[in-house]
Amino acid sequence: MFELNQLVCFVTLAEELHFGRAARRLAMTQPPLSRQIQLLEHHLDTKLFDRTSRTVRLTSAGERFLTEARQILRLAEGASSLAKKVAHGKAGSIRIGFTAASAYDFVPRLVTACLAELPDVDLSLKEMVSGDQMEALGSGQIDIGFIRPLLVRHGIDSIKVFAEGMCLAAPAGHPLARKRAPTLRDLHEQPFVMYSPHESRYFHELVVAQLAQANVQPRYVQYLGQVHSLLSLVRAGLGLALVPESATGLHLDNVVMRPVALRSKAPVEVHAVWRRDAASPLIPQIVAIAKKLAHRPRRP
Amino acid sequence: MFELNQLVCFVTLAEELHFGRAARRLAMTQPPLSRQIQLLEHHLDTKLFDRTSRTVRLTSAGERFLTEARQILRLAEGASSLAKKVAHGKAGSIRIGFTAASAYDFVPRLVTACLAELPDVDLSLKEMVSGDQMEALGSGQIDIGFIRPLLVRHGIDSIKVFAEGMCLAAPAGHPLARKRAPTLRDLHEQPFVMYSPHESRYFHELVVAQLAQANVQPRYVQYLGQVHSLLSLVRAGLGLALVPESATGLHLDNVVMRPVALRSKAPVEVHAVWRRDAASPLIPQIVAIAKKLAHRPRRP
DNA sequence: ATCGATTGATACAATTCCTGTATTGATGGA
DNA sequence: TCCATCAATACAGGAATTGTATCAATCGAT
Repeated sequence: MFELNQLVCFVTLAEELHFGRAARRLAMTQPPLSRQIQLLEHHLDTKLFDRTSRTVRLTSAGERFLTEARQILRLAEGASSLAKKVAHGKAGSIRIGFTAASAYDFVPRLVTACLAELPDVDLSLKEMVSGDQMEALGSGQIDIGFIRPLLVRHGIDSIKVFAEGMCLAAPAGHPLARKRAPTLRDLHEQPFVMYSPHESRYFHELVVAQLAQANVQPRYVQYLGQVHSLLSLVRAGLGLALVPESATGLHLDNVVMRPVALRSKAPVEVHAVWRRDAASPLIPQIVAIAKKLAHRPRRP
Repeated sequence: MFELNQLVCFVTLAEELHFGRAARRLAMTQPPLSRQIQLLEHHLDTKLFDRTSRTVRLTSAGERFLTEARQILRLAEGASSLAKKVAHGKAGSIRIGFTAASAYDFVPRLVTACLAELPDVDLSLKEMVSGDQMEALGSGQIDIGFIRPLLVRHGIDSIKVFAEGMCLAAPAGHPLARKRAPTLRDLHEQPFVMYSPHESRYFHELVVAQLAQANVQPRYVQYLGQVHSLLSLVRAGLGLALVPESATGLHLDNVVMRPVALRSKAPVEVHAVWRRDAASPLIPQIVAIAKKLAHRPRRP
């Protein structure tokens, strides 16, 4: 097989059609250039130049080989810089898992930020519940997950990347829908749509804890797993609900959402999780982008 | 710049993920392979493998670089064999000039044969009169010409590639149109459409010579430069004409063409012409194909 | 826990290959 | 006919590559 260096010599000579000048451009002397061209021709078993002691001219084989040689060199340079980019986390591909609840606001912003900061990176997104994300991390189906901070396993690193408060969701006609700053107390003995302790354990435990600390006891009318399911029932007038602030992005007709003061400012957290032994330099990059989002205002 | 040999080492190691086995496949020992990989990584300024003293694994940069490396090597091999093909006249491009008269039968067969025998060759065809073809050869506008054997210049090689007889062309109602085997004598004192001595000197001189040898004197009613122009006048009943056999491919209504015995069997010749100093190995190939056509039956 | 086998990295000498200087041979122009 | 120019060749010095021998680290079996 010939060598790339010989292709560089060949292309330069094809451009100059003069051994002396080509050699000067290549920062070498003329005899080694002659020799490299001879070697290349020998490797190919094909004359690339017709040369007299007076002129140098491409043969038809040389002419055709020139376009190929240029393409190979272009590709080689591209491959070189691509590898560097990947190594420094500026390119490559990454598979991201996320929970349904984080899809309302956090994930769209994450994708937007990634497209801006890592334009050469291919993102593939997959909605999964937190438990499945842990499984998928272990089996290598996803590279990074965004989950509720529940299950921690050994070999998995995690960090809080986002936190938000909650809103009280009420049907449009409800008296609380007119109140500027509702509190948890307003929920006392009111009909209340609640998170399922199985399907949505994180929110269930979170809301239970908040209500207990406020010493508030609503009337639970239904248990559901998904935020948008709760809101549907609220809209139907079955009761009130507590949903994460980002759910305001859903814009359901006849449902009003008002921020509600809680014991802690932003108890609803999203954590990034990834395998400690994962090699991809993209993971810290994505995590860093995600953390920055927590400090920025959300879209209006 | 890294070298192709290093890419070969890299791809092999990426496939084996084992320095010893990869080295054996590369017909070398393990230490130089280690060194080549290190050199490649150093050139790229990027780790391509994660290696413990027990295992070898591609990094994400290495994974991405692998696909690029494979493509480069594929391209390099392709370029190598392509150059050889071009050198041996199995690929490339060639521009061919031809005369209007040879277009009736010879050129279509030539193109067909070229497509069959040199499928990788791009043909471009250009109709030109013989004199212009000589000019175009000199200026490099065409690589090979098919002309009537007239003007010979120094530095131009030529060879007869095709020869044919002539037909007597008569309007459908003419008495000669019913005759199986007309002769030149039948033309004596008949109205006759003739080739222009300027625009079609070759046919003019050829026909003049044939008629003179047969001691036949027709009545010249018109002089024209092109075969199809002559046939139009024949169809209009203005007179008879002598046309090359291949003109039977024109199939004009109300014109009958019958082979006519001449002094020589096939006096209408087509010669291939090309520059003696032209480099393209395709020229002898095309000439050889053209010569073979002379010995084959024409299409029915 | 210990020993042996296996694996990749390193050290070093021998060789190969490449480079540069000097020269030759050929060609075109004065 | 002579001179200038250009590519090829000869040859010596040096850089790079190769292979042998060896080391350090790790895994598995006892």
